[in-house]
Amino acid sequence: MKNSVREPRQERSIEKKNKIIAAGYELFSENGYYGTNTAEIARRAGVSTGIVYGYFADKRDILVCVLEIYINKVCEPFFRLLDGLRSPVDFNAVIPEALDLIIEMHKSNRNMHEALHSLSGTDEAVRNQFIALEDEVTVKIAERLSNLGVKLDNPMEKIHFAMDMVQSFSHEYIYDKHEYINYAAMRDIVINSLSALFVQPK
Amino acid sequence: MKNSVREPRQERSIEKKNKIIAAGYELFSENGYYGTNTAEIARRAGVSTGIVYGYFADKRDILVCVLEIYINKVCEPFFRLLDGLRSPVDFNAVIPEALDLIIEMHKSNRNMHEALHSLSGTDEAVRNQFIALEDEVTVKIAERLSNLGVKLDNPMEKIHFAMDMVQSFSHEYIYDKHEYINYAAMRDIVINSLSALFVQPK
Amino acid sequence: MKNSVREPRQERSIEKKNKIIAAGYELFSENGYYGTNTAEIARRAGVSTGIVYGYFADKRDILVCVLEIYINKVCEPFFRLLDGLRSPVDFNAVIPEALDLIIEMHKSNRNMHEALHSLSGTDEAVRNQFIALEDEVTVKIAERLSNLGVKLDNPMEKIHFAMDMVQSFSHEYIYDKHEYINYAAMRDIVINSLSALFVQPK
Amino acid sequence: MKNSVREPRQERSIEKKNKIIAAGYELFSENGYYGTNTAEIARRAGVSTGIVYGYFADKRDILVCVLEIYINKVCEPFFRLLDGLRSPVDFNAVIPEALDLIIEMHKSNRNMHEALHSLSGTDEAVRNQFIALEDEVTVKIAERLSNLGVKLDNPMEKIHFAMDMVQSFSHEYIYDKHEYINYAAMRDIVINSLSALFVQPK
DNA sequence: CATGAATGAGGATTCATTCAT
DNA sequence: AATGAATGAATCCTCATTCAT
Repeated sequence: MKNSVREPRQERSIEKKNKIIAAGYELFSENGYYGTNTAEIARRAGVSTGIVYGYFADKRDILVCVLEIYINKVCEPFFRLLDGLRSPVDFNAVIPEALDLIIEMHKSNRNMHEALHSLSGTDEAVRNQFIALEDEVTVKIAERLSNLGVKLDNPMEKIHFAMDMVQSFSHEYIYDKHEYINYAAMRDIVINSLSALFVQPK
Repeated sequence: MKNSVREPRQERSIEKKNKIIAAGYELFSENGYYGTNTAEIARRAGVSTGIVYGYFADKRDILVCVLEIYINKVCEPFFRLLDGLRSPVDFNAVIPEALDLIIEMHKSNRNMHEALHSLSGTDEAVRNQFIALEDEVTVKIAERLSNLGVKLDNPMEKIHFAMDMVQSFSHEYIYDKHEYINYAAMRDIVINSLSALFVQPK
Repeated sequence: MKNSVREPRQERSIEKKNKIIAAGYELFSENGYYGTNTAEIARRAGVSTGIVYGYFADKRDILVCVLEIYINKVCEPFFRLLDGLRSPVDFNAVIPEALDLIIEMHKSNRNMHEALHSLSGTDEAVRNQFIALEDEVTVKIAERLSNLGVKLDNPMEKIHFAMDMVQSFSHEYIYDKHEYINYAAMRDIVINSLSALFVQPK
Repeated sequence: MKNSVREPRQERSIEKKNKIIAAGYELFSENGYYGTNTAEIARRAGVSTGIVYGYFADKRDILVCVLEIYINKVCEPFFRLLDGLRSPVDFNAVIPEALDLIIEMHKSNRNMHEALHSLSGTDEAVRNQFIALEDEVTVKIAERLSNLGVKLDNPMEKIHFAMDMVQSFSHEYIYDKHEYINYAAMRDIVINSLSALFVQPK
């Protein structure tokens, strides 16, 4: 049996592990997974190459940890919004608010989101982490709405697809790739589509 | 001075180049860009490693060509559908048809789509190609609808966002990652959302 | 200035040093010298990696100490047998007894013997230790036989070669590598050869 | 499937493979397996590090090939001696001849023999190769003697043990480790022991 | 004395690219 | 135009050893 990865208990160690994660985050974001080497991560973190393998099993493990940390960080504001909802839910107010929140989240973690997506194509573990995140968010929203008395046909499907819409639009909005697109107008269209999913016509 | 990449004129050369592209397509799809090496591509194409560099500047160039070819191949059925539309457009019939068509397209090129997406995160050229494709499709749809007498507010935005929806759903449908999702029900939801974008309420 | 290796005087220290030697013995036996790392030795010994260098100059030094201890341990039964001999020596009884004893010794230290042999090829110090051991045993046997009144031509040469025979056979017997060999029959052959060396024909 | 190891057909390639094997032989002999690195082997062979992996699967594979080549080379003179035997076999002449031959063989491949022995302790493949060699030699001798009309009880056991004796003595003789040993006298003792195995007393 | 985190040189292996034939 | 052998820089990871606490 080989050395297992150190699970740091002491303050200084945790700090060091976090430094490596932060360095990994930055570099994976800047140059992608394959464009980053472990020596670079170590240097940026201000540690030796060896100690990186004291905290992480291998390079991929750094990525997985980076993702875990940043996914949580990124989702937290949205979960707080969910928790703040009171019955009856005013979708016309909440939807734009949620949309803007998520755009903001993506904006501030733009590159990481890319790296994540990029890796989930080839790495089983990363993909599973990504799927687990989606599941968690979907279930959380469904429960919350249910608790708030919102009755929907096919709630899981609607929520999931709504998330897809939001993701897509965030992406479009952030990268702002197409000059012929009026993103403000697009935002209204998205909000309408989302509303149509959740707001029952009288 | 560096030879520029050979632009093959002769039959045999073109055929060889196509073989390399086909091999590249297969292998990038199966193992991703970084999981594929040029020797493997050459072997699968039945050519020598050296000659690969007679047709392509470098490994990335193979990818770019692979994408070009396959993107066109993948879009062709959809463009044919567009061309077949006659006025007045029956969106209630066309939207499901188009949706299924695109799902089919993605399904049969599932891995390539992944590879493309994966690379577009880190590779400028790939990303630009991807954007150009989106532009082309968007413009084509907009022109076609306009010619068919369909009047829309913010057509570019709606079309673009519709494409996002379709992409998202195709993705969901093909990867079938979440067991709690009823994809048939989701499909109906998507069709409704799409219809709402294009069909004017009376 | 470099601290020389600590020569532990206190009980606890000696105990700790022995634990390290014991761990080293086990691990070198199981995985060989190059398949064992110092961290593993320390862990198995229940001490910190650092303190290993308080007791030993380096990894090789652990091996040397391991060998010293275990060589003595391994030879002790044979030396007792020697001490128990009484004049006149009944070689026909003693030779099989000694042979079986040595086989048993090798059997219970099989892997260590391998490690030792393995290292003696590349490590000067280990080789010298090995040679010194052979010398010691040879001389001891020669003296003992002389004291018991056994007169031999070329005693050193005979004793040494007898030891080689015994070693070879032990090796064969323990590893039991060749299915076509009847080791019981071989044992008789060995005993005959040994007897011929020491028993004078009338 | 990854590139398999190149099996060179062309003159130049075979020559290069042999150069690597020769370099490996030298370096493994000089510094042992773990004291030799692949870059060094490549340098001594006058090739690049990369091409080493074109001819060999990994470092261990170099060793295995080195052993194969040198074992054959080393055994060839002895096999020729065997082939030259004519009935009736004059063991009193043949045994010293064979002994001296084998000593010579070991002498000229002294270090390699060490490396081989050293590795056979920890490496399964090397050990198996070693065992296979012993089997081959034993069987060859047994067949030859049988064909020459030599009848022996337990021939396999005697032959095998005789080989052990010869090996042991060669070892002793070559390394000449013990100053108190008269190796000429020892040689006579060995020859006597061997004769006793094969020559039937009248 | 003791700890175990930290160091960083070293080493096996890969692979995009070149080049002699 | 074509081959495929050859290159060698680059990379991940290990581990003997040191050192701050």
